[in-house]
Amino acid sequence: MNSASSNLTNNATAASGAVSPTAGTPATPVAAAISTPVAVTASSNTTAPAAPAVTASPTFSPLYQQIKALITQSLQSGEWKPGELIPSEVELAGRFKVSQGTVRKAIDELAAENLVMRRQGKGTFVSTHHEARAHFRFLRLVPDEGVPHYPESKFIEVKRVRAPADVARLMELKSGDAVIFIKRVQYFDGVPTIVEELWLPGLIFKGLTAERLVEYKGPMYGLFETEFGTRMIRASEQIRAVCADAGAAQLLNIDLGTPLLSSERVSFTYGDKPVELRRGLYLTSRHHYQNELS
Amino acid sequence: MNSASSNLTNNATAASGAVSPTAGTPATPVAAAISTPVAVTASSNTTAPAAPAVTASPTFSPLYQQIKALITQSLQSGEWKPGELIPSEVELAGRFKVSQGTVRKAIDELAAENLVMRRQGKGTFVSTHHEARAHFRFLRLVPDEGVPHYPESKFIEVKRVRAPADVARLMELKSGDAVIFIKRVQYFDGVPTIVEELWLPGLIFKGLTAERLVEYKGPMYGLFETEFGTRMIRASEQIRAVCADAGAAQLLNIDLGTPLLSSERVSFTYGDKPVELRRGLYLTSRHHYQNELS
DNA sequence: AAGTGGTCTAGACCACTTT
DNA sequence: AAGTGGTCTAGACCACTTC
Repeated sequence: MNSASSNLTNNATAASGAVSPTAGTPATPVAAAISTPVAVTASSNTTAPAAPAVTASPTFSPLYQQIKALITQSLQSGEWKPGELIPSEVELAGRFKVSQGTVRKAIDELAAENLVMRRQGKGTFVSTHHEARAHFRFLRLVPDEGVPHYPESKFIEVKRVRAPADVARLMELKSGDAVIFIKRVQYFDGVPTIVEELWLPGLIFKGLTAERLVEYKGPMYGLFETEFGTRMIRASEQIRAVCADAGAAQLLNIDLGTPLLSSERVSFTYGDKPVELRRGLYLTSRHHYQNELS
Repeated sequence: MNSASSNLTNNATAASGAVSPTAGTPATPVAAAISTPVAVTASSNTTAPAAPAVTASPTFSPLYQQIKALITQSLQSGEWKPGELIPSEVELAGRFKVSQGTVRKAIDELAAENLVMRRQGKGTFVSTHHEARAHFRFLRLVPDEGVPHYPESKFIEVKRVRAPADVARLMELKSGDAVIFIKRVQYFDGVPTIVEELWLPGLIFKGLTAERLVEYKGPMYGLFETEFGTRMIRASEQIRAVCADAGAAQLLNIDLGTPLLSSERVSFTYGDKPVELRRGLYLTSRHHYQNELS
């Protein structure tokens, strides 16, 4: 072993002889001065080379991926909170005993995944849902005319229930686990446009009441982030066309049978852990779902 | 001026003194040995700093962006065709008189935009729609159960018409310009699921006939790419829920009024030039539109 | 063994923001 | 002036593919 707790695996002694001009001592990188010395798992490298690899390195993981994982852990643990400045590249490089370029590559990927935001001259900030920019990240419904703006919410129902089988399966809970159920209608310019049902794990969102939801101004994900320490970082959505049933028709003030977009969305936090199931019905007579393909 | 035609603007003589260990002569980079000496416009940098910039550099564009633009031009001009290998990073670096790292960063962005594909040990290839991987890039409709596979096509109508006003506007043509109109139905496992109308600029797709469409096996974008030299690289889609009208109901063998997903998609080729308008109706009783949000 | 892309380093300078 | 991220370079070695 190296000095103290060497958590970073410098695969096959890579880049040890890379120091050419200066005669510095290329000490093997160590994960020093970090509070949580969690082992680098080297997982999720590409897809699934689970079988005993053919060549030398069975579980190769580039240094910058290990750094990325360490930074992600600090984000997850709340060492750096949403909206806050994280240490500079130079400081992180020193802390992890790697070059600034390696830290940069790690942060580049985190920025591409919207976990952090870089601002030249200022630093790198932890992303937050308390920003105009973030408000429409998961809501792709935009008005046919005019500029997008955030809808008003009216809560219909908030209660603790036991997870039905289908909900439990999608949220990776056990059937019957405690979940919080929320039903609301959202209005654009006073026009009811979205009716939405949410399920949240009861364990994480203990203490979430109708009152707190009504009090809170701004996007729900902001409340989740600030009050419950749970940040949604990714979502998977399935969309269908359906007809309005009696309930939706009444809430949206439309005729029975009006075509609606049906969205079933599972949101994930760090570690690909599902923490929200959201089923929405969108009225698309004056709005549309916007998607950019590339 | 420098040697011959110096097209690359090395802003503010950047990185001239960056050569530290070796005493090489840091000749200002030039776009040498490239067949089409098109001027680097430094456009599309970010959004639109059209106003006379406040600070020193009015139209700052990093070197790697200029390299990226040059490579894109070679892709657009057909110097390197879809599926082909492009020159290695080392060779491009020599050709453009920049370091390999700069070329790498340019290609990294092109790979992120799916214009090229990198394969370690082999090289960098021009992307093509003739690949299983590319077939579902613009078609997000996947079966509720089972693995995705490409649908069969049945063409209903193919004709040359004059562009209606709305079509012309979306395709940036003049109203009345010649366009090719295509109507088809697509079947998954024999079940009619998509009815789709396409408009293509008549000028580009001259000679596209029903016969060639029927003959051609594989995705239409493959045909466009190979036979008409037009590659779709990006698309913008608007989705709504609608009810099946008589025409759609008959073609999809469903009841009148069945809810359908309506998709209006504009596809773009190099230079953000719109080259296709596609209006589709998707039956979502056994399929759904899948979207990953981040 | 040679060639390709992928990783890593060290150092320089630029653009931007704040002090 | 100092600090941050952004660009650029040069060189080394690794992983992968092909010869």
